[in-house]
Amino acid sequence: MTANDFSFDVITPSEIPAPDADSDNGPSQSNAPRAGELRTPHGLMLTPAFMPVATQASVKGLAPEEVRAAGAQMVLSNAYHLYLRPGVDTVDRMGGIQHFMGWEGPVLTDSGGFQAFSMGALRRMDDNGILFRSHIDGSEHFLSPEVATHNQHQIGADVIMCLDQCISFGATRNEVTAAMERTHRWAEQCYQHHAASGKGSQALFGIVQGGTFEDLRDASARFIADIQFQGYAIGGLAVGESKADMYQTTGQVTALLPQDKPRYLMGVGSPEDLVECVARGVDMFDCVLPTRVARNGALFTSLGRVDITKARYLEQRDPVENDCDCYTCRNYTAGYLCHLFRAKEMLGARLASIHNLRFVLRLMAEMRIAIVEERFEEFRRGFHESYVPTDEAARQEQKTKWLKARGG
RNA sequence: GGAGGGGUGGGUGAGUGGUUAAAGCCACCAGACUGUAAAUCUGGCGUCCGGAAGGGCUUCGCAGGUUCGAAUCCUGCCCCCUCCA
Repeated sequence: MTANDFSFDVITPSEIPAPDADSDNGPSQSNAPRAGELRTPHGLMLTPAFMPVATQASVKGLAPEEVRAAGAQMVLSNAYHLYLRPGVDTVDRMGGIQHFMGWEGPVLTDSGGFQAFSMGALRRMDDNGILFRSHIDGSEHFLSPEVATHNQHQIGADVIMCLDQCISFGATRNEVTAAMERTHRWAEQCYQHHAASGKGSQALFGIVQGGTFEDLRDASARFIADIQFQGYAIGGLAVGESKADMYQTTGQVTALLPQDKPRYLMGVGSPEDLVECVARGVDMFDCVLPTRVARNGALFTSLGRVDITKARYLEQRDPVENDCDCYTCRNYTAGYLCHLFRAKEMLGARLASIHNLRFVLRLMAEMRIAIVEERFEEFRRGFHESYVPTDEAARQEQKTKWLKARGG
């Protein structure tokens, strides 16, 4: 591998000590918010960054130029889905995923480990790997650390992920421990297979597991950080635990990860989570939430989520958000979007996806500027002052209602 | 004029004596969605009281009737559709 293929530079905060700096406290720890630059064979990504999800080599409903116009620099795809269809060798022969999907920029692939978690009924797992039953035709497929790495080599993503075992919230400590240890073994295998493969232009990231158990996360972060990956991910969060637990775990792990390597929080991406996890030193995110909820009519605004299908928007002549610079808000009224959703016109899902992607991507860009200008805390406060997550507002409203009814 | 078919909750449409406040679908209302088996899923949906459990009232074109009991059977009326003239 050459130094030009992949690199990550933290450009702020400037007080981060050089790797060789004297320290009698062991490695210096910091989980402060930071801005950086990630270079890949297919281009640059400024961090902190959000990567839209293109599971099947497509950000659902959107053309690459629309994803680009929304401000995305890198997208995430999925090795398991591409392995099943069209097949990793096909992607390879089609010129690699970037060329295949017409995305002129870096791509990261997930290994398929998450599918073992989310498609639980269709798989069996042991230390050797995961035996899947295809959701497409029922055929059986085996995914080992080596196969998962090989598949991602074939797909040709700029960043590839270790096979890991994600576990649901509510699992017992023993189950979480077992999944973590398996993830560690697989990380070593993925690393070795990758190192021996000659696919050095692709960067391999390790994944920390450990649920919400503090000591397990600690052990996992240290174990994974000891392997010379080119980036480090936090997996197994946003699977049902409280936000407080998620934030706590995220901050705990980032403090233990190398400062000169990118930190990637997998599967997180609600606006409030992005802000809180950037605050804890995360550099990269991916999440289906912005695009998925968009397809169901939920639009992010600076005040919180809006359900555009509500009758009250039928004749709203303003855009979804007046200050938004996205294609949707510059060209269409909220009333029109409301109509499109009620009429089940696919344009509605597309326009909403464009808006939500722009919202989170602009949020990331604004956070980056705030970090560089050393006013991140101020930005964070300002964000929370106006943005009210729907779920919390609704929960609060229900609680109030319930208490009222009970009292009366 | 003749022959036949039909009128069910916002729409569509099952249901032909009790298990029916009445299936399913649509519309509408509410909620969910975080490394995408998701343009998906869940709940509500006559009305009144209740936090709920539950209870009251009123419904199957209209009016009578038969029956312990009717959306379902009988009679009359009103309306709609198809075919023939």
